Amino acid sequence: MREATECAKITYVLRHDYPGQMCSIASALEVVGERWSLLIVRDVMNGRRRFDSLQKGLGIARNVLTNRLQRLVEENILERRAYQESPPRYEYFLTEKGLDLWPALIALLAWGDRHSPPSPDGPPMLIVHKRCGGRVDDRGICAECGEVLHARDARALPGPGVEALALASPAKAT
Amino acid sequence: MREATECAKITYVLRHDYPGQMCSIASALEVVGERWSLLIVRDVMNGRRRFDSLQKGLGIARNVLTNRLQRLVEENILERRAYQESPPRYEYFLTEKGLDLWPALIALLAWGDRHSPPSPDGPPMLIVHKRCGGRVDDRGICAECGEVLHARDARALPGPGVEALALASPAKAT
DNA sequence: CGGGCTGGGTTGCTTCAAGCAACTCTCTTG
DNA sequence: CAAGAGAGTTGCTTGAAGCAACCCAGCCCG
Repeated sequence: MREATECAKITYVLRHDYPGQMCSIASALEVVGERWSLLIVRDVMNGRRRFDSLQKGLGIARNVLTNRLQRLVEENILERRAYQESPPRYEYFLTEKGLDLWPALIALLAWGDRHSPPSPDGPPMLIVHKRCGGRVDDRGICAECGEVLHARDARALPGPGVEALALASPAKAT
Repeated sequence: MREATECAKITYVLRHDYPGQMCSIASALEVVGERWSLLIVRDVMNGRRRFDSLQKGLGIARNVLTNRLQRLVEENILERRAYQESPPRYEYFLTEKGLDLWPALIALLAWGDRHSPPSPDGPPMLIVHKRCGGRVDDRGICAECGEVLHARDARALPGPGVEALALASPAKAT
């Protein structure tokens, strides 16, 4: 599927997306631009690996989640591994391709923080450099040490926004 | 709309999106995660400012384009300006908020280039630093001079991939 | 040893969004 | 005076998402 020589005809091979676009943004969105896909990737990046946990965390419909996970696995963004047999149970892990989405997620996160913050008390999620604890900016660069980071170098922490909300509605403790 | 104090209830104010997510990635995707939105922003960034031009360039349905443009204007990502009256004709420009999406677009572009290139001959679109002509990497940093760039510092050029395709199907000259 | 829980789905139905084609309205141009 | 550009609008059809219910295998608990 998706052979190099077929690239002029690729548009109708793709399922339901941006036909005729000769741009890698469009190609990227064909794969991860579907509703929920990037949020699933984000959650898996933050350590949610199992179907139920993803479903509950996202509030996504189960059939849609099934769908997205399959697609992300097909696209080699996630990998599905059994962590036990009988009954078979699975976890989803990010591949390198999936981890490479990190800069895009960080950029979106930073944009959301700046322009449509879900909480007025500050960002609900902080990304910090594991090694030095510095905050990560919109380019995925550590504000402390200046290093250009990758997915594995950083970690997400709950930020001030989320604490304020937890106080406002303490019912929803995880 | 979207008052600070209402933020715990914001989820059902939003039209059709990711309920209950306390994360700015979700907030960002509520606004620009809809089908076509980011591609419209990209096209406007590249100088396509008019309805027809966007419609033809993207191959999007006209009613959907109307819809998206309205939403993007409401969200203060685009600005609609008349460039003549009688008959009234409009152009769409990016606001600062819209321009700030640049790093996210660049990250997606780089990801697409690396992992699902629409052309085997190289990237179909090159982003270069206006001032020094250097290529821009996945973080929006100039590979030549090392500067951290913003939307206005860079320009898109057709890359090697697009030339190869133009040769393959020369019918579609713009 | 029966009942409920956990985990990972599938099925069926309904609603909402996207795609498509045709139409409108006002100039402008040939 | 007909055709075309520009910016949409309308109506109909398909396709995706949401929701609730169901399934099945093991395990856990009284």
